[in-house]
Amino acid sequence: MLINAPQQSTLADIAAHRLAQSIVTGELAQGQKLNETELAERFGMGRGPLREALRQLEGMRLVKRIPNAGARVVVLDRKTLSDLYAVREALEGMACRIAATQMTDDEIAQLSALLDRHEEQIKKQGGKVYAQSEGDLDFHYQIARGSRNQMLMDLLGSEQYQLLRMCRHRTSRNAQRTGPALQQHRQIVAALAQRDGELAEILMRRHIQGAWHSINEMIEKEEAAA
Amino acid sequence: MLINAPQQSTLADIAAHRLAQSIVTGELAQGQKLNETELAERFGMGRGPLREALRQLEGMRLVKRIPNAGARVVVLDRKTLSDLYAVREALEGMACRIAATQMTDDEIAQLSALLDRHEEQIKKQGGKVYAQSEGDLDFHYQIARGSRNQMLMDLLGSEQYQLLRMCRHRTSRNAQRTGPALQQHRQIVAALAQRDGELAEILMRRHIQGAWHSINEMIEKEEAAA
DNA sequence: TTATGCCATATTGTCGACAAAACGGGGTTC
DNA sequence: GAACCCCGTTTTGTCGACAATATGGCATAA
Repeated sequence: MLINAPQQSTLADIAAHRLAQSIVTGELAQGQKLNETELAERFGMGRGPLREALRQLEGMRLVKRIPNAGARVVVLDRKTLSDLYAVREALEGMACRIAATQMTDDEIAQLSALLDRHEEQIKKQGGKVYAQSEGDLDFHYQIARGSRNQMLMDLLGSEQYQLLRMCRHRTSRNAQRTGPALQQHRQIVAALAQRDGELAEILMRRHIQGAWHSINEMIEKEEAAA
Repeated sequence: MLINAPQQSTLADIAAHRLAQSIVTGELAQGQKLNETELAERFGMGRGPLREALRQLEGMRLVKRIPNAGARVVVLDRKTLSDLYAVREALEGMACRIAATQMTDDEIAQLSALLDRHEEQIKKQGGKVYAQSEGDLDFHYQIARGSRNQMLMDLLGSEQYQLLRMCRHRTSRNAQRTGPALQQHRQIVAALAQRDGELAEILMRRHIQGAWHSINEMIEKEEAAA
């Protein structure tokens, strides 16, 4: 289950992918009970593969399972998100520092080109924040790849990535942080191009901290409204 | 699947626990094929629960599954371990820094007491490195708990912890690093007691780097011998 | 001798049915 | 009126059997 897992092999893998998609897009609400029989029927498969898929999603931290009581979609409360962003700051900062010495010139150039396309997209359709989010995640994932650390790529790519997408989807309606984010991305790429790992790490950590502050304010507003 | 999961609920959970135990102790060799039918029979259960257990272990990175071709115990080669220790350095360093501000005086005192017991154990039975390993892991886990970051605790406690135990078990025969390790642990606790997060982080990172160097040398010897 | 295709076997993937446990409603008792 | 218990229903946990796929050996041909 990397960025996209379109190729189909076993029913359990297909179910896991479809469920993950439904969860991150909010089609399945946070905390919602996941009925095995119903889901199996909806996906046109038996309960066996579906149960395996649930075990898989549990490992991805997208669902929480309680023995003899079923599985529920995870709920991203403020504390959970705070923890997530703190861990991301450490991991992505590390990825950035290493990537500065490990990425090839070509890869850095591609990263820069990605930001160009990204900027283009923002100009064309100002409001489409969602596209920005996906592009942003691509950006972060490419840097993780640049670290050449498989474990880091797995952690950031599969588990945290999904939770992050989930969080993004929830907050994408109101967020308008594309401008400063792009600017920060450009700074990071510049630091990478200069092979300045220390600076790249600092910039990435700031970038993530900024994102967290933005999210946190939004949550506060939500809570105040409710 | 935290430090210990003795309580039994579903057969799948029991199987996952027993399999994890067998894998980290080396009873199941690295890279070994895991036959569903055979394991199910050995555990006295059907293949359904066992397959769920395998999915769970896959999420824990203890086994690698290939569709239609079965599951194998993960192999910890030098690159994988290098990646693991690099990630641990970042995560545990972070845990240490936060724990310095979050742990209560009482918790720090308990940590110190743990080291006392640990020292006692070393004096009594010098050769017993294994006990040290488990105690050492307890030490690291307690600090992770001190960070009050659930995600960090999960990452360090469930996944990385198992891989680490596995690595320890493999290298425990020759390693004799208990002395310096205990000394470093004491320094870390001292930094925590002084509420000096920066120092605590630096010490923890050094401690883990030292452990990695030790492991790496051992692997080199192994490779040279083979 | 080496490579290749085929077939028997073993192993994984999937389904349906049964057992066990949790859930919910209605009635009873204090 | 609230707490408790009992029982029918729903949902999860488990098993056995069947289908699909991979594995390994053997014969055949270059």
